[in-house]
Amino acid sequence: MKNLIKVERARNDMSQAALAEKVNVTRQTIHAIEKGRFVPSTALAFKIASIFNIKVDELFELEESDWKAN
Amino acid sequence: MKNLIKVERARNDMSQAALAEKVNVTRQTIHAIEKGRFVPSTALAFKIASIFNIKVDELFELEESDWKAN
DNA sequence: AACAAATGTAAACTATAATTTACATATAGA
DNA sequence: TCTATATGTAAATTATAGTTTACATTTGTT
Repeated sequence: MKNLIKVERARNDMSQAALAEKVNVTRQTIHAIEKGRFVPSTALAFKIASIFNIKVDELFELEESDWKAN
Repeated sequence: MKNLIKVERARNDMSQAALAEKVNVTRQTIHAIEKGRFVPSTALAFKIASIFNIKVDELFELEESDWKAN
């Protein structure tokens, strides 16, 4: 999955640490998600989207590869 | 988190097993999600929404309790 | 140069999503 | 009644999300 968290942070001039605090996760969690090390849980995805006042569908995007068998 | 998977299945006349097969998970996974035993991953949430041709934001809803510290 | 703030990285650990197998119950149709 | 289909449930296991601690690198500022 792709996400636009880094872009939205830039748009809102918000650091990884500031975003992390707002959604109650660690700074490393935000970093790992931005780097694509893993995809956040649905609850966390919704929380992050709400901080930026956008929809989850605007923040994340499914990719072809997500449909392939694991 | 709340979800409307059962409602959308009914609207589309689709069994748990049929939905499970479309998104490549087991029938028990769909069942557990509908029963609220756990919240699906973001990737799975997007796949399910796409099967019903709706947005993730229309299929899931954050609740107050999701913001409380775990 | 020196300092602070932001970001990058990694390893070990904990919590939870998802699988697998197996069985129980409910319901509709032949 | 017998059978097929859909749903409910549970225990044990595997995969991955998220934490914690600790340190390195980058970037802007004085």
